[in-house]
Order: sequence, then C-alpha cells, then structure tokens
Amino acid sequence: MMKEIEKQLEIIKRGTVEIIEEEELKKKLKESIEKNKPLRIKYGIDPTSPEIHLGHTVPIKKLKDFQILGHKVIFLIGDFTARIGDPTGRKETRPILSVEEIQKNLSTYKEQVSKILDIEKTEFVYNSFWLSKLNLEQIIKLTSIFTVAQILEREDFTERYKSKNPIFLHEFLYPLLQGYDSYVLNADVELGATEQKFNLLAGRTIQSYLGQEKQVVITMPILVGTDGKLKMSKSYSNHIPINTSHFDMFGKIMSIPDNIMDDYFSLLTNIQPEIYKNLIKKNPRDAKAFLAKEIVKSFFDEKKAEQAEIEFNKIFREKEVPTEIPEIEVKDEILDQNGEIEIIDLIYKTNMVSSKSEGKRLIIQKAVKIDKEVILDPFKKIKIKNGMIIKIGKRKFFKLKRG
RNA sequence: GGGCAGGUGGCCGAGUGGACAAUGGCAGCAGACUGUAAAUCUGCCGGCUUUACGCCUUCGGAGGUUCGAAUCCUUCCCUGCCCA
Repeated sequence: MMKEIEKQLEIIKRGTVEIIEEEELKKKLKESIEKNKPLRIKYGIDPTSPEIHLGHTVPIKKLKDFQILGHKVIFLIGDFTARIGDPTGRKETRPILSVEEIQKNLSTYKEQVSKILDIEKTEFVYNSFWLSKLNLEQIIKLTSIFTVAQILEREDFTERYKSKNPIFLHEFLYPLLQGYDSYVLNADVELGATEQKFNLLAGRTIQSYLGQEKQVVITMPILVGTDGKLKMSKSYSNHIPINTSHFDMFGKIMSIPDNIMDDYFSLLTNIQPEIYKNLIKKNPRDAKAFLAKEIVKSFFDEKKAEQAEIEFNKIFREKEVPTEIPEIEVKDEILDQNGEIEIIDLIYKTNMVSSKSEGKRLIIQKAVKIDKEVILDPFKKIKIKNGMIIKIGKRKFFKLKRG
C-alpha cells in the first residue's frame, strides 16, 4: 500500500516545479487506492488557439502519467473565460467564438492531443455550461473571497501595475472563475504551467470556502521557444507545432540554440540526464540531432524520425535538393511569346515571394537559384522548362510546371 | 468631474515643423562562416516603379494651419498617474 503510493508519487513528481501540498496529494492517493476511485485531474485549455505546440505538451505529458496511473483526466474548455479575456495575454480583446468555431477548434485540439493521451479515457467539459448560469449575486459572493491586495499579488498584475500598463477590472474575475470551475468539477488535482500558479491556487481557496476538499496544485515548467529566450508561444513565433510534418519538426528542433538543449531533453524526452549531458558535451550538433529524432519519434514513429534526419542532412549538409518539392504551375499567359519571363516577375507572380521589392532584395542578396545557378540579375529572362527547380534562400524550393 | 503625462512601423522604443519611410533594440529574412536552420560577423528589413536622394501609403481617429506636419491647432477615442 505505502509502496503503491510512493510509486505513484514518484512518477507524478518527475519534471514538476511544485506540488502544493505534497502531503495532501499523498492523502488523496491513499484514498484513491483504498476506495479504488481514480483522482479527478483538471487541466484547463483555451479554445481560441487550437494549435498545440511543444510547450503545451509539457503539462499534457504529465496528464499522460496520471492517465497511465489510472486517474481521470478532465480537459476543461474555457469557452466562457476566453470571452472575458485571459490576463496573461497582452492581447486585450479576444474574438468571441461561436459555438461552431469552438467545436471546430476542439476537434482539431482533440486530434492533436490524441498523439499523446488516450482520448477515449479523457473527459472534455465546457465551463460556459455552469458559468453562464451564475447570477450577479453569486458572482459578487465569489469576489468577496479575495481582497484587491491578494489579487494584485499575482505576478503578472504586479508587473503591469508597476509598469503602468492597464489592468481591466474584469481580469480580476478570471482567477475566480477558474477556481470556481475546480469547485464544480470537484477536482482533486489541477495541473498548469508555473505562470498559472495564482489561478490554480484560487481554486484551492474557493473550494475550501465552499466547503470542498482543496485540490492539489501541480505546476509544470514553461518551455522556452526556438529563440532561446521567451516562452514558447505562437504569438512570438518561436513555437514548434505538433501538427506539422516530421521534416519540419526535425528542422525546427535543430534550430534551437545550444544552451536550451538541456531543457528540451528533460522536458520533452525520457532520456536520462547523465546520458544527454554527456552527449551534449561530446558533440552539440549530434546531440541536437539525437534530441530532434527523439522528439519526432514520440509524435510520429522511428522510421519518420530517421527519414527526417536524412532529409535534413541532405539539404543542409550536402546542400542537395529535398525529395518532396511543392510544384508551382506557371501559366502561359504570364510568359512572353518566346515562353520566357523575367525572374523577378516569375517569383512574384507565382507567389514565391510576397512582393517585388522582396524578390529583388533576395536576388541581389544572391538568395535565388535556378537549378543550382545563382541568379544575379532580377530582370534576367528565364525560359520555363518543366521540372526546373527554383531555390529561394536556404529552405524554400519550388518545382516549375508549365500550365 | 479636474490636473498632468502618453498613444509611432510585427513588438519595444527614439523623434516634437523640412535633411523622416522615420535613430536604436528584439523578432524576421539573406549571405559568409560553421558543428545545424546553434553561435558569430555582414547586409536587408512598408509598397511600387529596370532602385531613382522618384512616387504612393504609414506615426490613435477626423478636421484645420502651413509652400511643407509624426511634429503646431481644434475635436473625438483610448491608456497611465495624481486630486475629488
């Protein structure tokens, strides 16, 4: 019995930043084992951005641990809270999503999550279901649980307050509602990134205020993005989506700075620290390739991971042409009577570049090649042949086809 | 309600009548180099035009003053601080 608790605890603790409180978790685990009743693990998601990236997978992997241990994972879709604006984002107004949009986002979300979790065993709930039914009296009662000073203690608020950035009143409600969700769901554990700590703790306060046993809060580290500085987020465009090709994922991982490899190994793979630390020391490049392969493997399979590596080496080490190249159709009407076109027009009119200025810039910077030959004159006439390969920069390849 | 300070390109942030498409930083892109799309260095980084110190659009919105405005005036919207 004690052994079982310790075993579970060890798995749960791995990779976490903080568990509040560990003793309570032990107690809950004990009860769960005794009564053969799975714990209810809550995890909140925002339905506005269905694109999951590696940063999101850090807590989701932890949910997987719980699932393997036989506990119940509940995804809370914050369809209601999303409408009042999440204070962690600097975007002030979020679009109000229609029911259809939320449904659509959710199904994309589920599809991606299923790469990690057993979706059949996962429960999905919407907080608008109960939050939209709250009346003003109930809401005001909730607000009376906290003082302004307590709310302002939240790091994000403190910073914004100090730097004289606006904080809107409704943002104060967000942690309250999130906490109330925990009460409604009767959550035993709530999981979130460290930046969510305040909101997660609000759940404990509200549960206990409403006479419910407090949830245990587990915080997970935040993954840095490919820039190596900021947290991974689509809005900083330093993210690696999981809904991408194995080639792309491999390449993006190869582009992370050396000094964050440690984090990636520890948060995204199951490789032991002694092993990867040694690898990094020996040869950072090979260590990174190994890392990339491991991660790709976890979302695809071994074969695709190898394929991605081979492809990567082909393009960036041997500077060869990739196996799969998007085909661009060159319509006859943009060609002159000789079947020729100026290179600048060609890449602009076929949308290979977004403007002529950009195209010209790239050509002048020696970034445009036709069949391996650098083109220096933007106005050079090109005779279009089927299968011609245009390379723009290091990674954009196009195969031409007359149409 | 009153007073003060602000709103600038994807972001942060200079500029306060012409030399401003607007300093700088970040992000992005390209080239060189390399161990990789790391790091570093160099260049580019609103659009259009065969690129020219030429044109067009941009400095919260709308008007106005002026030969000329991101810069001045009027008004509206938004934010912060202080007072009530």
